Amino acid sequence: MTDQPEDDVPEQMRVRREKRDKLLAAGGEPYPVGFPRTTTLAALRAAHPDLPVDTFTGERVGVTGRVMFVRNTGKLCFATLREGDGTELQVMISLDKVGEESLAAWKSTVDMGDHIGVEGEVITSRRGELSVLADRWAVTSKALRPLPVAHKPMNEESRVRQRYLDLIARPEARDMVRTRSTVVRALRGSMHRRGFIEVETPMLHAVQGGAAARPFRTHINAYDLDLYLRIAPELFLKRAMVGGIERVFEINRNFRNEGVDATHSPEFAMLEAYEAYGDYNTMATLTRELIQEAATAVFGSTTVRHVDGSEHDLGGVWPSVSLYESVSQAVGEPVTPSTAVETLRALADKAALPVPPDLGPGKLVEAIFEGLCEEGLQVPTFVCDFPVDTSPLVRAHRSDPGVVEKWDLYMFGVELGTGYSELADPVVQRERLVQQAAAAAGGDAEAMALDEDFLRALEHGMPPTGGVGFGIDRLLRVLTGVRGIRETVLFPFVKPD
RNA sequence: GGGCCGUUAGCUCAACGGGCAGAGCAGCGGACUUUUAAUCCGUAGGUUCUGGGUUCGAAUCCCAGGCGGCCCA
Repeated sequence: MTDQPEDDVPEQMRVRREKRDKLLAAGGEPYPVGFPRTTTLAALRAAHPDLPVDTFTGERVGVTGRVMFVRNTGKLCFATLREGDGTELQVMISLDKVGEESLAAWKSTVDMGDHIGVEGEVITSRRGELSVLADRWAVTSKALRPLPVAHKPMNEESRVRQRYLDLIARPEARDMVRTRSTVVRALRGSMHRRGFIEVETPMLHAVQGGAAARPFRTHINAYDLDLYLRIAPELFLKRAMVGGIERVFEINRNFRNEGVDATHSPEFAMLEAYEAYGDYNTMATLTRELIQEAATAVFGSTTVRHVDGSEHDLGGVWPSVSLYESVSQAVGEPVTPSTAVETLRALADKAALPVPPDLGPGKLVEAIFEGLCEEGLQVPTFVCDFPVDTSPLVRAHRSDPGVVEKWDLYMFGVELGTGYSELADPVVQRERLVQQAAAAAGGDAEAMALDEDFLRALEHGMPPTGGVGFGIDRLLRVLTGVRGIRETVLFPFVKPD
């Protein structure tokens, strides 16, 4: 694609290369070091909101932008420039201002997609369009490839593979970049205001742990040792808790070597936080406030506006429901942590839920929940108190036997995050990880390994701790209502051609 | 992992049962000093995703593969 022979490129690229050559031959520069820009298109528009038709302001400016639209007539040419924030402004090149040679050069070298700079007077056209009437113009970056058609959406694959074109073509794509930045900035601000310290923990892990997921494998040459890309930062953040960083958080990438679809990305950004003397109730409040503050940063209030035009108020306190009660209601009979695995399997079969044959009771209950209850959770809802055997890092419930103090947050049918009262007892933690290691040895690729260094840290005493983690990409998805997770990621992983 | 659908000009898409591969935009040449998806006249542009096969003849039918989407697991 990059090294096609000169005579084998499509006509439009050949023509544009010839125009580049022409600029050079005429002593010009197709890629100059800069241009004397005196203002931005946005500032210019703001300064002249409603000039009357055919006004000559006398104000001289230098403006720059990408050519999005060209209308050349015999002696007067129009072009619409666009700068990075999407603001557009018209420039006009007229024979009596720039002369015959410059006008001819404009027509024969400037294409849609080029970056140009224009110096001239701020005027309005006879149609009332705010414009810069050029005394001088220059190409500031010659585009060697044509832009896609502005009025037809590119197909989804091209939009992801060539996001730079998507950003040029679709305002929604540009907005998403800014919305994401606003959300991440709001999350950081909210955490800092509450006294949390941001840290960065390792991406390269020698031991798999912190979540139930298949890892990516890699290798360090210096030690000739196989490593994993992290699936979660949890075990390192807890080490930080042991060390006395009592309010700690990290916003960073996790990598999970699993299916890729509209809701799952192999690398995804996550906020994870731990608070000493917090528990899963305080972390639920924190999570709700973080999301409400992020929504307010984007939309000005807790009312979020989706791309389909619908509005949803995320304000106020969010409901909590019990996992076992939700499942009991859905299947029409009581289900508890002591319900036999055979009964659970029968219930799953009755509901026509296809489940793998070797699931334990905890995973069965969660599978029934995901099959029957998950989609109904449109309003933000904390689903509380999970089975022990699927939550090896969570402490037992303070009063209900058989469950742990864990919630999953659901919103618009999406599982957004999870919060725990963290397991601090190193003896129980060792038992749980030994069970995990046994499951791993038995073929469970998602099971955690026994992390001796983590257990050693716990044995030095971690304070009572609440923890939370939620996906940034998914949060963007529920805030904006876009279809897939790839829409929220600037450059999502795509399979090479 | 399985099923279905898609893949054609720079972009978005046509091409009825196997018979010369087209349009719009973009491009090129020309006209036009007030255009806003400008208009008008003229014109060029193809490894029909790749590799096999069937056929006098394949974008089209068959087989294998690539990439993508949707559904299921």
